[in-house]
Formats: sequence, structure tokens, C-alpha cells
Amino acid sequence: MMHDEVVSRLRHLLIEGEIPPGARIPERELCASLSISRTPLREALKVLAAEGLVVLLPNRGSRAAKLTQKDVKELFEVCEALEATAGELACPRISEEQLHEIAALQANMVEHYRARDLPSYYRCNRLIHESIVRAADNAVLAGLYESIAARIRRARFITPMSPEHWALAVQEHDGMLNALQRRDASGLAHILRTHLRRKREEVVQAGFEETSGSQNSSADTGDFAAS
Amino acid sequence: MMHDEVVSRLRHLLIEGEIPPGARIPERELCASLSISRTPLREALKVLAAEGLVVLLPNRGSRAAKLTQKDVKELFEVCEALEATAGELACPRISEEQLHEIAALQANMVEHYRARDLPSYYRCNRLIHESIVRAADNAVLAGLYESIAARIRRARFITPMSPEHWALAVQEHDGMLNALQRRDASGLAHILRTHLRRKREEVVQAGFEETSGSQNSSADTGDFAAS
DNA sequence: TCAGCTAATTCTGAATGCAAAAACTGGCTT
DNA sequence: AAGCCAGTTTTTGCATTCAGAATTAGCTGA
Repeated sequence: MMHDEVVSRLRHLLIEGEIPPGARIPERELCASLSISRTPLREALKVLAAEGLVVLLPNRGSRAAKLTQKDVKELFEVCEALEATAGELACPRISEEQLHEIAALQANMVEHYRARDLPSYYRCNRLIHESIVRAADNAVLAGLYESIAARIRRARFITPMSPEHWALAVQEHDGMLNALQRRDASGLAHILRTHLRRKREEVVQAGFEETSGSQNSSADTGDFAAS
Repeated sequence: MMHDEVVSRLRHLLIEGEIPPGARIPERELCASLSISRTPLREALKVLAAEGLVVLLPNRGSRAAKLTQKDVKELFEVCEALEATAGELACPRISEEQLHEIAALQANMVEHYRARDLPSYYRCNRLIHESIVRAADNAVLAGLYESIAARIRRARFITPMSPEHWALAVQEHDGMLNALQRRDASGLAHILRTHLRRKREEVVQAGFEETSGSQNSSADTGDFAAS
């Protein structure tokens, strides 16, 4: 098992909530379940700690980072900036092919919306946003977006997605595609901003976790047990 | 020596150009010079690779990441977005105390400008930008800014800073402070954008390195020798 | 002399071992 | 019975060790 694969695998466990926020990360068990020794696992944990998905407590092991309300707010603020920038850069840079690809994804997404198939809808939605970011042709931006979006996705399982918001989101996506086709950079940026601000409201409304930003409150979650 | 300290120390070596871009990173020598074993050093290298300062070549060691023209362009595009966002967020959030602090730094910086003391000027300049970011009260944003600004700073030693640009930069800083005091969010964002765009032009003008984004061209730089 | 091949060396990546720190357990005191 | 302390176990962090890959050096034969 390659180093990058260990990181990816572990990142997946954290993002998908299989290791829930705040849970202790037991090195020995993960070593066994990934069949690697502690050295590469610990390297991966340090990387994920730098990414903000893991908190390392000196001499006291590591925990999956919690997601406080403030964290989510901050992540959305940054995500908004990154996506708006991506939108602005993408307008002059996007190729016809990429545009068609996004249009196809959009059509696909609307299908899933009509079928009320939330998981498929989310997948398309995510692919569209990623496509816009990719069209901005900026690897640094894409990397940061990837990381921030992943951290936001951890809060996904708390949000229920109301019917009104869903309808609105689909509408906004139409607006996005339209702005892209018209190469309306500031228009697209604006739509992306409001789109994200709305989603943020939705997530914050759900009001999960407590307000405290402490990662040390150890008295709440049990250990994560590797499968 | 603590883990975080190893990372900081190594990061410093890379940012200050003591390990020049493209140079091979000799594990053994660094281990000796930091008096640690390979395990913590390799952990630090993985973290720095995730930050984009180091490139890991499987089974062929690690190198300080190069800074191509495209890299610089991308970094500035992102930095622009982050700083503009910080400015917008800082305006409604900044405290009187923080404002006075920035005003003091600004006065200090102008002093250094008059004395044509470039290193001191740079230090103040950096502190001002960091203060604005801090005033935005967003830890995620601050973290990304820190990382991106550090990577940009690696290109510093190539740029000569012309007298006209310098004068203009000082003027723009006056504008920033003014906008902050007036709590003019979009005004501040605009100034920050043009300020950075100008600096970017300046750096790109200097036209270092080749255009190729390849990190693998091993035939150009010798090894870095630890002091 | 020099290209090509093979052996030795060096270096990388990962497992194991070891000392120190933390967590847990059981017994003792009040 | 509750709290506290000493001894034990577990866990953490790092050094060391080991296998495998890459690079280098040396040798052979044109």
C-alpha cells in the first residue's frame, strides 16, 4: 500500500464520517485494518492534521477534528471566495468542450432532481462545481478547493435539504450555466456566492454540535473501532 | 525537538531559499543537522509535500518544489482572492485596537520606506497584510493565507522592487488603511486586488525559471548541503 | 577507448524495538 | 463508600533495523 493511498483511504474514512468528528483514532487497529505498520500510518495522520481533518494531541494520540459551528462558518466563507474566484477565472478560460460537459452534468442533475434522487443529485452537483473549478485552470486553487470542500462535506450528514432550498438550488445552477455560457464572469461569481451563502445558512440552521471550538473535550465520544 | 518545530524549521529553510527550489533534499544530512532520526524528518517532509513546498519522487527522494512562472501566477491569483476576502470580512469585524495597530505599522513602514530600508519595509508590509487577515477573524482563511503567502515569498529574492513600484505600493497601503478606517469593505477589497495584481506583474516581469511545470527535470540543480 | 553488463554501494520506504509518557487498576486511607 | 496513590499496562514518539529499489562503480569485450 502506497503512502498516498493510505492518506486517501484515511481521508475518506474521515470525510464520509466513518470516523466521526471527535472520535479517537486508534493507531493499532487502523494499522491492522489497513495492514500496514505504524510508521506510514503516522505519516498519513500528520498530513491529515495539516489538512485540518485530524487533531494531534501531543503524547495523547490523535482525534478526528470536530466541526463546530464556527468551523463551518469559516469553511463556507473561504469556499465562497474560492468558488467565486474559480467562476471568474473560468469564464474567460473555459473551453467549449468543458462547457458542454457541464451542460450535460446539469441536465443529468435536473433528472435526478425530478426523480428526487438525493445521492445522485449530490454527485452531479459536486461534479459541476468541480468542473467549474477545473475550468479555472489553476492547480493551486483547485487543491485548496478540494480540501475545503471535503471538510465541508463532513457536515453533509446533518443537513436535511428542504424542498424549497432544493428547488432554489436547481434554479441557481441554471443561472450558473447561463452565466458561464455568456462568459459573464462577475455574474457567475455573484450566483456562486449567493448559492453558497444559502447553503451555508441551511447547514448552520441545522445547528449541530455546540458552539465551543475546543477539540479537547474528551469526555463525549468513544473510540472509533476499525471494521 | 518537537514535530511541529521540525516542520517549521524545514519550512523556514525552504521559504528563505536556504534550500533553493529544485534542490535535492538529503535526508541524512538534515537528520544530522537537526539531530533527529529519519522518522520524524520524513513525517515533516510529507507534511511539507502536502503544503506544496516539497515534491516527493517515489523511491527517488524529495526535492524542494520548483517555482515556475505558472506556479507564481496561480499563487497570486489565489492570494488575491484570499486577501480581498480577508479585507471584506475585516471591515465589519476589525476592532479599534487592531485598527490602531495597523495604523502604527503603516507609519512605521513609511519610515522604513523613507529610509529606503527594504528588509524592514518588507517586514512591516508583511505584518500589515497579516494583521488584516487576522482581523477577518477566520482561522481557516488565515491558515490558507499563511501557506500561500509563504510559497509566494520564495520568489521574493528574484524581484528587485523598482522605485516607482515601491512608491506606488506605499500609496496603495495608505489607501488600504483609509478604506479600513472608513469600513469600506468593497473599496478595501478592490485596493488589495490591484495591489497584488501589481506585485504579481512585477514578479512575473522578473521572469525567472522556465515555463515548463515539470518537477522531474533532475539535470539542473545540485544537491542542497546542510550547514 | 568506450559501450554494455554486472556487482557493490547508497538510498528509500517500512517494520520493529525501545524509552518515556499517559491511562488504567487495585489497594489503601479516611 | 469515596477519594487518592502506587504499580502495572497500554500507548506514544522516536531510533534503529531490514528489505528492496536506484544509483554508482567496476569489469568485460569489442
